[in-house]
Amino acid sequence: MKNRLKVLRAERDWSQQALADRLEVSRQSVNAIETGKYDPSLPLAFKIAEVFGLPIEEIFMPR
Amino acid sequence: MKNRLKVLRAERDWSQQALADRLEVSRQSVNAIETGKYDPSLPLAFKIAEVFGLPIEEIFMPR
DNA sequence: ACTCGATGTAAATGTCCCTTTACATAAGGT
DNA sequence: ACCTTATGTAAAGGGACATTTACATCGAGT
Repeated sequence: MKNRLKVLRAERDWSQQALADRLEVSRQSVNAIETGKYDPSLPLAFKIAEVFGLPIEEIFMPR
Repeated sequence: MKNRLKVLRAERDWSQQALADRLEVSRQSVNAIETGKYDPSLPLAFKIAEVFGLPIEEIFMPR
């Protein structure tokens, strides 16, 4: 799964910590997802989509 | 996460096994997801959406 | 030079996803 | 009655997700 987290975060000028706070997860989780260490759970993916106001498909994409 | 798997499957007259084959997962995984035992991983959610030709948001919903 | 925020990364830990194997029930067709 | 398909469920195991604590580097600002 590739994702556009870094760009979306940059567009809003949010730090990893600021995003982590909004998502109610750890900063390390945000960093791990952003750097492709692993994919978020489906509920977390929904929350990420909600926070950015975008459909999941516009944030995450296969390969 | 609630989901409409059972209905979507019924609309296409697919057994859990038939869906599992298309998704390349076990029948038990399909059953567990369908009965709410747990949520699919994000990659599997994408594959489910692809198989049904629907966006993830129209198959899965919070709560 | 020093501090501070932001980021990357690591180890240890606990939980969740998905598997295989297996057993049980219900419904339908022969 | 028997067989087959569909479904629900359970246990055990491996790998993936997410946590906390911790240390490191880098750039901006004072």
